[in-house]
Amino acid sequence: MSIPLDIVFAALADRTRRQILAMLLEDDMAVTDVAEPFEMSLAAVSKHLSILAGAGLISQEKRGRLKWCKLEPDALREASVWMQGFGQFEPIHLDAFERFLAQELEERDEAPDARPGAGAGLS
Amino acid sequence: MSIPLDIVFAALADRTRRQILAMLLEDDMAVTDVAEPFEMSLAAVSKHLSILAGAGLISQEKRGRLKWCKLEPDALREASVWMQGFGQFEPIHLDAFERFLAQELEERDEAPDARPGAGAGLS
DNA sequence: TCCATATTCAACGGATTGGTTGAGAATGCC
DNA sequence: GGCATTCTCAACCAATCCGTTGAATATGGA
Repeated sequence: MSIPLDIVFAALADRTRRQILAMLLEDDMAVTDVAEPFEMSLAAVSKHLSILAGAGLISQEKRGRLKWCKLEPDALREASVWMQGFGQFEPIHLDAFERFLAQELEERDEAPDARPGAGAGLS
Repeated sequence: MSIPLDIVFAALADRTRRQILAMLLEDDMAVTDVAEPFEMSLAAVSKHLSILAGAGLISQEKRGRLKWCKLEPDALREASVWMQGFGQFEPIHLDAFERFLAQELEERDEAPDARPGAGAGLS
């Protein structure tokens, strides 16, 4: 699993989508209800939700004719952990970061982004 | 200060830029040296560095005819803290998150993004 | 002064993004 | 069946992004 960071960060780089995440934090919601406070079209919000789902930040489950959207904090937590590598240099974090660094440099010389088994944990 | 999250996350949503951050973690570097391991043009890397600087993730200081690039972990740490709001619901974090949530909802009905004094800390 | 080095600027091209609208496709209810 | 509701799909548009190239602008050293 583990969605590429490109996708996760791109999903977060839009205020509408961050607001949606904030709304879903309070409770699960159906698509129409998510769209209600926004001024854009329903289709636009539906696209935003697809992007969030594609990034693993939410999950969507169709029940009856409503599609319920649920916050999926794991992807966010993962990216957050990733980022902390840059802020906290206590020895205890260093080796995890070294692994990340090695992998990041390694990925540079590879086929574009698809890698099933390798790269445990970070990234 | 405090750069808008749109900018920070957009800056992070590119692997080349994340790799640059990883490189700068080891040491400060001049533009040409940053560009060396990449296959793209120097101008392209220079643009990436501008974007990182615009996001507050690095700073650039011109000394002699070299421009030194230095990691600026504060912006990253801020975004990281922001994100953790979604992962950790222990009571101890809740009120910080409530503040974030209030501000995020508040910003929705405002002039596009410019806000000098208000919004302490988070965001 | 002349030249090499370091970096950015400007104009371009193609891909992607964030929005629109209008037409579908499921589903629930009478 | 017929109809309203919920949601997505498809085509489009303007703006932005990521890269290119070639020229311009410092700066340092001979």
